[in-house]
Amino acid sequence: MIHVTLPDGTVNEYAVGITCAEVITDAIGKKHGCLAAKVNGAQCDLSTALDMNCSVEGILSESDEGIHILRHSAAHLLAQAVMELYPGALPTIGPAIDRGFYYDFAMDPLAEGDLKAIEKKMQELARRNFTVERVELSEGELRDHFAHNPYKIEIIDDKLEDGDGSTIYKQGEWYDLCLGPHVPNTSRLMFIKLTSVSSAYWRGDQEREQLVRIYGLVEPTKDALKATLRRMEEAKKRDHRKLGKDLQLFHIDEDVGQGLILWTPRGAVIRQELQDFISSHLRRQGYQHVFTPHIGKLDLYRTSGHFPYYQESQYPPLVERELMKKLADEGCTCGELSNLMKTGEIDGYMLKPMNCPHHVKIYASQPRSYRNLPLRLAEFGTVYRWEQSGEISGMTRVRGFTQDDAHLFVTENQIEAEVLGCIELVQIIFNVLGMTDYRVRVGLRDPDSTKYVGDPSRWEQAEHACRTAAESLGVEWSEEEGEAAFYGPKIDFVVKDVIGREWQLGTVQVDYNLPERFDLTYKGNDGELHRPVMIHRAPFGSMERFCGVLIEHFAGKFPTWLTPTQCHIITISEKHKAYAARVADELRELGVRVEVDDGDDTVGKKIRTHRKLQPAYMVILGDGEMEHETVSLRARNGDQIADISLEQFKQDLLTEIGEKHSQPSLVPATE
RNA sequence: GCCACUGUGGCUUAGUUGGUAGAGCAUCUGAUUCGUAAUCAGAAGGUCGGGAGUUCGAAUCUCCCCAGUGGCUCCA
Repeated sequence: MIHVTLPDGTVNEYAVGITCAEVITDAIGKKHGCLAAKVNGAQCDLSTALDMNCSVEGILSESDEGIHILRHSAAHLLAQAVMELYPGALPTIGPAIDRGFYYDFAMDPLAEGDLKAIEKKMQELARRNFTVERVELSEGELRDHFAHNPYKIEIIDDKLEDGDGSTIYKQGEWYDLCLGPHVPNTSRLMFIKLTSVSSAYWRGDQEREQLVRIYGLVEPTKDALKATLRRMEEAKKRDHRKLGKDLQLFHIDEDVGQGLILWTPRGAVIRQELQDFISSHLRRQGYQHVFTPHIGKLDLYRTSGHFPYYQESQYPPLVERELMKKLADEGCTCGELSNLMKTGEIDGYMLKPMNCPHHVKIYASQPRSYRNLPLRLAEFGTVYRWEQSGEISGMTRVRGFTQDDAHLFVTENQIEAEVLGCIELVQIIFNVLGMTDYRVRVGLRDPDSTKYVGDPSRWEQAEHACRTAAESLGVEWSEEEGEAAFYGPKIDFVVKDVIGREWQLGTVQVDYNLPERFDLTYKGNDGELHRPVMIHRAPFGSMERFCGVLIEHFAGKFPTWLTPTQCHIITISEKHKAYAARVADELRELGVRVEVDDGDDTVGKKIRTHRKLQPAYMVILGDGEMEHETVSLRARNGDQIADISLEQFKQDLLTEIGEKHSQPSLVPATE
């Protein structure tokens, strides 16, 4: 007999060999709804037999672990369905992911339209209610089972120690190499939806085979699936690419170029407000603004190491006119030109991929003493990178972008305080914008690798500084070994867009490399020359990406201080034109962004029109308002307040803008 | 860059088996002067993403580009 401890603490006695399913049924009844179980905290199938004293706990489909198992099992079902419909396909891997599951197949490309048939087949297989069975096999047996599938064999080669066996999961005729656990039978997988088909490289390696990847969703109930699909529809509506167009925030023109953002007047307001806001905090923190040009000599980037090592991600260099002409006359080919540049035989200019070399040169432009440090140079610097065409997307992945960049030149023992300062800035701004849903990655070195510059004890110190800083934020953060840049550890801020894709925004990076490459020095209090350390930091990454994320964060409903037009004045009839002009003037005098509609549409029509641009307030002016020098306000949600005095409104509005309230709040909510 | 899909006036879109484009909104012109999500009437606006080809004839079929969408790799 064995003793089994249940989650509520009770201990039951059972015969050896009893399964998890039986234990759970015994404890809470037949309709327990569990998908799998945990024995001593480790996940396993419901069919797992128990042979010693242990604790047992059921995993419900509603839990994070449960939904993960459901997704993983749905991936198997997908593979089973694809194999029935396309017998020549080879299944490779099919994991659960954050938002569902996918499975990669080596097969002829599928079209989106093929998904319906596969989905139908999956539902049919689910209904047939196959038992999902775990089978342990020896290495030899595994190799026999998957002899026809080189991908599975590769996994066996990589993941298994010589001589070790592993498990497969069978449902009907179909089986897959897998550790599990899985749902007990396929009837749990009725509520699925295949969402897209795309391609992926085997093991994410561009050099290797291209596979067909099918993405899908699964939920435990029909309602949950419906709700998820509805949520996805809702999310689409706040996509910054759609809102950017509706709200006239930015424009991308194919005649200008892929991934090049044109900030239209309304979007430019948002960017300018953000930059002003950031700048005010930079001044407070002792930063100094600088301006540097968009290009620099190739040699500069040879010294910094950007050229030719990152050549793939840069625009090709610009060559001086005379030189270009001479080379062309000599019959020089593009390939030869490129080689001459690489070897340094000829010079040219590069569109800057980063701001640091220019800032380094400002540092080096005069002798520095320890008394000058930390030197903090800030610039909203526009940089250009050659992103792969398939990667470019809206404002979040572009080829020209403006970083809220700064470089701090510090002494060794100033690192920690300065990194903390950078973090503080991020925190302030995220708080004001109400962005709480971000995570922090601390990239540390891989102690076994030799690719890093700088000596280990200094790394130790810098990594400690990064950890301390991340800790101080009070949000989710993770240490990621091997994710440091070769030149120093870093802290990255990551947010999700409405589709659930993660984007890196800000970054703080400690750098021992550039000061070395540019031979930067400062004179210490010992009279000797010392090497400063650099900190690169762009708390928001780029204005483009940050605004893109922000549009989605606010769903286009920006707080009053940020929204492109704060008040839209709407007249009831022609009689009120003059009063409208006066109100508009008085507000503009205070720096408020105002738009006036005194046209001859009906009031309803005007409201409908202006609603689309999401001003903080619509100011309605008619007889009553004109007579009493008041205004009536309409909020975005349709709530209204009538006849508040113009003076009062001006005052309240200025307070709301000045204090950067999170949302317009001058119209009290009517239930 | 690779795979799949998409591309019709500023926006949203109709266009059946190939017979040289329809609509709504926006715009402009009149009329209307109106109290909180579309007042009425009229006009103008498209080489159907670009180029080449098949055909008597192409928005519709073929090929090549360009751009967008969803992914793969990297990154702000």
